[in-house]
Amino acid sequence: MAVTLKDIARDLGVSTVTVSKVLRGQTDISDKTRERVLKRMRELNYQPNMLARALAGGRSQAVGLVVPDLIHPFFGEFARSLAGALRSEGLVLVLASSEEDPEIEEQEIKTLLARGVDVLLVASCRPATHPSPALAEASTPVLLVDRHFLDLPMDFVGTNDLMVGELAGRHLVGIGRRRIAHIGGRGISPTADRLQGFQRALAAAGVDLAEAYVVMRDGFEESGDATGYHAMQELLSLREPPDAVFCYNDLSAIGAMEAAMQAGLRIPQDIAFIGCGNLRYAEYLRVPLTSVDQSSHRLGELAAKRVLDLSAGAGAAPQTLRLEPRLIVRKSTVA
Amino acid sequence: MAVTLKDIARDLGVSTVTVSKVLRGQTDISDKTRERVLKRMRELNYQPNMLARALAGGRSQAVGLVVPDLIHPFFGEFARSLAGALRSEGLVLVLASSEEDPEIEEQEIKTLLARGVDVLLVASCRPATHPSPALAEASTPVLLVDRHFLDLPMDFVGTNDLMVGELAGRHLVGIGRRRIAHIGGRGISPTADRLQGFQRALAAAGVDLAEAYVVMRDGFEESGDATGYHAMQELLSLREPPDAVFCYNDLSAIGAMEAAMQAGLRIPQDIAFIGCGNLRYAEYLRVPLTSVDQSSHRLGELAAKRVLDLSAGAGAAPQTLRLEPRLIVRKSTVA
DNA sequence: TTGAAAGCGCTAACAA
DNA sequence: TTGTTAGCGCTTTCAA
Repeated sequence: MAVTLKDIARDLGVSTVTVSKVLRGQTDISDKTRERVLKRMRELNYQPNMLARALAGGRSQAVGLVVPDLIHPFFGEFARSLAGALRSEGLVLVLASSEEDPEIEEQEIKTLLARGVDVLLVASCRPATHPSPALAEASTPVLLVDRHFLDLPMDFVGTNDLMVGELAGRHLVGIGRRRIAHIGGRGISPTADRLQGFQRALAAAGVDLAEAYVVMRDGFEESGDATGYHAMQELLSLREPPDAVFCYNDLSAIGAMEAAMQAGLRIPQDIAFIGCGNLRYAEYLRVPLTSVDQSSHRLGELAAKRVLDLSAGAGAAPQTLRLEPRLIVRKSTVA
Repeated sequence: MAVTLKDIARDLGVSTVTVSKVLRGQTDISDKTRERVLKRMRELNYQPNMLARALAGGRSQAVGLVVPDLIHPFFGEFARSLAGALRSEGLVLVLASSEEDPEIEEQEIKTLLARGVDVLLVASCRPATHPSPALAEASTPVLLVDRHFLDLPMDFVGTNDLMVGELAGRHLVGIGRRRIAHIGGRGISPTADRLQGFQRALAAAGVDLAEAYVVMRDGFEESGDATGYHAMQELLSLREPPDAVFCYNDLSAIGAMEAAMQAGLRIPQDIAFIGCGNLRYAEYLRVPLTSVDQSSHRLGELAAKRVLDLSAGAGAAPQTLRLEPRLIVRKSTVA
């Protein structure tokens, strides 16, 4: 059996309360007693049982995060950054993945709540119009990440997706393209926001985003390369194929570029590509990919700050925090 | 406040024990009582408090996993597969990352133990010669992943790293290379095993692995591309540069290839490269990369099986499980 | 500055 | 088949 508070108290002839107070750094303990307790703790290599502490104290010092896909570099980097920031505040991050499955997501949310996390962060894979029921009812503070729900005011930290679209649109117009297409998604909020920003940028430049040039698909995370590949084939079969494509993310851009190259097109001379996410490998690709960077690292730090507030009950009104994306230009748009 | 067992018991005029038994599916309860309890649970949307359950029952139904780097695709895929297999057994996976820092690793291990995981899996970033103290002392069952410690018999699940090296060596010899080099690591067990297997394969073919052709470095996960890049520059500065290189992992192979291409060499005509890990993006690289695949997915399933045994106390003697790697040939070795 | 009492929500062991 | 008692290891509250 592990060493408990009681063991220490008994050894020293003090009460468990005294030991507990030392453990938590309370100040109403004499230096002499404190030293004796600390010494014994060291001797026995005492490790407090966090389950018991959480149950008795009502706070677990744990924060939960549910992401749609652990492999996805964006969430991996976000989680890393968040975990680091929380660790320095004495909080642990408990990670879970929904595998892009709303049922699993619901289950993971319930699990984390049942395990008493103080704050729950969720990047939901559900459509923006159909929030998770468990989340909506939760009494634990919730912070949405990357994707928000329509008509449901909740705390949110994410990228300014309108600007993602605008940066992409402006860049493609700026390099002289006019037959501009978009391979995008549906359901989650960033897809609509990015498209809207994209359209806005094109409109401002007097460029039309033809309906046939907008291809909507699903499955951009797990098998985004295949998704992009097939969507691109569709665009290539048009009478007048596009000379530039903004893809929802980098993975789909990779697939789309493959399709274009197979069709004998030169990138960027014949057709330019821009993605989003700024994958670690973007510069090592056959054609290095221009991408919109979401600064997932800073996003993690931002989320950590908000978590601290929420965990301290300083929630107040739901707050929306958005970070500005950055354009990273590579050879897929500029030779 | 959340609904508790007690609320249900009071509402129904039964004892909490009865409700608890229904909750856990015990059979010594009348169908009538069971139905009443279940009905009320549904009505109140009761969610058991897992903290309390774990504290009282001595089992948390949670399994911990500490990896050196979440971004690393190998660990991401392993975690995904493991989590899926555990979920179907009613266990949750709690993830933590050490960021390749032994101090953080030690802290995360202690945290997970303190939170009462039933089994702890660790892919340690410590040298094979210096096991984590917290791990060595743990009373919780531990399963090492991917990296093991010398002279410390513990349960282990990983790749057959000797064979990783052998596959790489045989392939390079097989395509006619003779000036063969290795960019490898030190410290963790797979580095030594892969090198040993590599040497064995070369020796079997009568090819010598010259000392100057073995470059040892650190930092293969986080910034492996830079590591590989610089190591390759060193190899290129030799009087007689190699005509083939086996890199410890894919990321370092990417960096090494960059250095070779910058030096004006053609891949694979002038110099061939082989990595390990079979990155998702390996085929989309400037030169698609030949790699040894570790089948992280099956490794996760294998680990899950062993976790179930350990968690049931069916540990018996420490067991070592190794999965056979597979060679995936691409253009970096065969045009 | 210390500690007694009560309890967090649940389960184990046994008794009725 | 059901319930009683006694905790799990810790914190909270309040009295001494």
